[in-house]
Amino acid sequence: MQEEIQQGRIRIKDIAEKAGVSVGTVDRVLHGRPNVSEKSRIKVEEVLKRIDYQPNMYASALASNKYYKFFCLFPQHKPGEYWTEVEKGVMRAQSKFNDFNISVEIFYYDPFDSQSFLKAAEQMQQREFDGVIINPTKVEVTSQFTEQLHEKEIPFVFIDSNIPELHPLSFWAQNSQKSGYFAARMLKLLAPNSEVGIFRQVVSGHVGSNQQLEREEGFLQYMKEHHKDTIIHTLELPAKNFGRQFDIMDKFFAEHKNMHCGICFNSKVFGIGEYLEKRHKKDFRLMGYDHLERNNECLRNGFVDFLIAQHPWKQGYGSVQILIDYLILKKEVMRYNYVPIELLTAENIEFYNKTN
Amino acid sequence: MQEEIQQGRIRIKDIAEKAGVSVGTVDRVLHGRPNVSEKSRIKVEEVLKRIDYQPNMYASALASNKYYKFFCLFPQHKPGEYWTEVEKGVMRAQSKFNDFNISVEIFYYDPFDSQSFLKAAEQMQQREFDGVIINPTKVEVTSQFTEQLHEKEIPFVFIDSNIPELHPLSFWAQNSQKSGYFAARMLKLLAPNSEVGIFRQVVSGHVGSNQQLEREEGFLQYMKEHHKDTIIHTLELPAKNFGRQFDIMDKFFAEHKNMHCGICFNSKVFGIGEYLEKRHKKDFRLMGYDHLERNNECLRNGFVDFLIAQHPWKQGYGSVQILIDYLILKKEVMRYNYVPIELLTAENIEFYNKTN
DNA sequence: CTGAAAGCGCTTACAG
DNA sequence: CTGAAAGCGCTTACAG
Repeated sequence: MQEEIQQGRIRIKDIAEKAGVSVGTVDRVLHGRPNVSEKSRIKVEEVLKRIDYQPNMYASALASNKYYKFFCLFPQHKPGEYWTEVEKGVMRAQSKFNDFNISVEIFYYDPFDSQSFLKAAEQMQQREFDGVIINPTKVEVTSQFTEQLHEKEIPFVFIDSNIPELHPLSFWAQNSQKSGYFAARMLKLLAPNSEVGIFRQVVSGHVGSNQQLEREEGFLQYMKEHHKDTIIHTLELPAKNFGRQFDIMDKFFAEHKNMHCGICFNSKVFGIGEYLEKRHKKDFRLMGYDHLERNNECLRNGFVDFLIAQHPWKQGYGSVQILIDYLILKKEVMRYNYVPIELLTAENIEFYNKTN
Repeated sequence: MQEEIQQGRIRIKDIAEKAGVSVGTVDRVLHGRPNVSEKSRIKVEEVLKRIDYQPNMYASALASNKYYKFFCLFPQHKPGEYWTEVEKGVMRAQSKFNDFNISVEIFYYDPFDSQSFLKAAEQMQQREFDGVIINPTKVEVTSQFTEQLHEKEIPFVFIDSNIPELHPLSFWAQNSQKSGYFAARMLKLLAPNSEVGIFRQVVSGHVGSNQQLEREEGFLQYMKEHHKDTIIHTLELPAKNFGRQFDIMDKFFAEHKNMHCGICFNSKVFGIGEYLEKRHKKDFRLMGYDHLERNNECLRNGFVDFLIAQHPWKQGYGSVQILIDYLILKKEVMRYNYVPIELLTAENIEFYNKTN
């Protein structure tokens, strides 16, 4: 087909004709720009009321000929780790929306050094930018940056976790508490009568991330509600060499002979899985988080039973999209964006859509 | 920021200058149109080799001023049933890509009357269209339509299930066999030592859809591989009044006292769940398919334990996107698009993303 | 306050 | 075979 018909689509020109004004005036009314007489405004608004005008956003972007710069502030990480996928999502969005003349630049901070976050924020502020995607660190630290952003009226999106009281434009994350709750249900199915081990990743003595804490909280709540009598043991493992201290783990397992299942509330579960494999320990049901190559390998080998995915790619892509919708397309944006709590097993993992 | 900088973006005009020809000639080379001298072609190609030209597809769509019509051929259904979500995805894509001047129109066939499929196909062929999204019925029937499409070189996408030998441009579906396999693993977790009931939906004596058959096949394969001794009972229930024949079900349950779990390989599991609720039968673990309001209700009440989702919205949206990518954006399209095999439980269902 | 004109990057008749 | 010109729907100086 592909005819030259305008298929009933309404253009600014049509509105202008109906209202008896020029396209310039219609444009001014449409965008609330100044210099329109009351009379003209009313004429145009009358027409707009009668018709369903859908602006052609691409024509608009083309004509306005603007250039948008987005910054990201993410934790430092090694290739192949969780944040790699977030970045892939961000970069995909950049190229997908390339025709809107956007570009994205990523800054990093050291998650174990709060000064580092502010230093990176400082650097960003030397430059001009139109929006930011932030993985928040502690509230007190994060707020110092976000307050400045609010002052400058630069929108920001939180990613991976949320701090509602800092009023981001929006956020993309998983509900950690509910995720832990769900995890508990699943672990109970795997090993209904067993004592439970929790493998914590700690940095200088305490759990580093809010996510880990909240997931554990949800997990314990499920146990309290449904399995009060389940005995739970906790092992704290330092972040460095996580899962490599076989002696500590040997001791932990030796001390708890009735513990046949466990969970690790972060993406490093492969550390435990690989330990189990080395020890040929097949009588232990293990759960963890995130679709990472080393985790998937454990899943396929049967040394991890379930993983919970949290769609990092989608979080990255979605965050860029939020900024575009808000700044360029002037659309309402969703303030809360939760990714699904998705169970991955050896049987379904091949169909997990990383990129959606 | 929003400067007027052209941020290094290469335009046709730039290529034309570098090659010493006009933009018209560059356009001809870029699209393999006729009327370019060997000499000009080479000059342009030289330039193209050196640079990474990314055409602005929106400018292109705007200028070409074409109109595309897509048809869908879906089974008839009632509001709120599975296909409603597919349609929502399709309609969302239509409005999202409105600026490309596309429109979508849905035709229906009666899935229990194969003549009906061809009649609808006939109707479509009276009109002009640029692409089709088809939910295939039996091969012999579907092929009659798709052969004509191949002749006319009109691309078509299969949705919900695939028939590879008819060579669709692409398809969107869940892998039914693997999905059944996964379901078996999950059902075994719910009730490790129980006999199993399969609730089939039959139309005049046999299972209507390929999907049901393939899921059951995958399910049985898992049982064969991992739980040879599990006893399986099958109950055939007519499609009309599915799950309403309480007497038949009473008899089935009475006959199999050791059957404490079961599965229904289609979206009508609420029929069984609601029966269990009426009978206050809490000692039966039930699984089924699809995120439908009545199924979700059963899940929340505990009369269905697990649902498997198959992202109908995404299938609909994705199918339209495939046609756009192929016809308008001239991109490579994925030939195989499997949706994830996603487990829904009372604990995670609120985060299931219908629209992604 | 208003409209005509130029331009965004691309495509498409059209004249030569 | 080639280039200049007009146009897609919109925005933005600019002249009045």
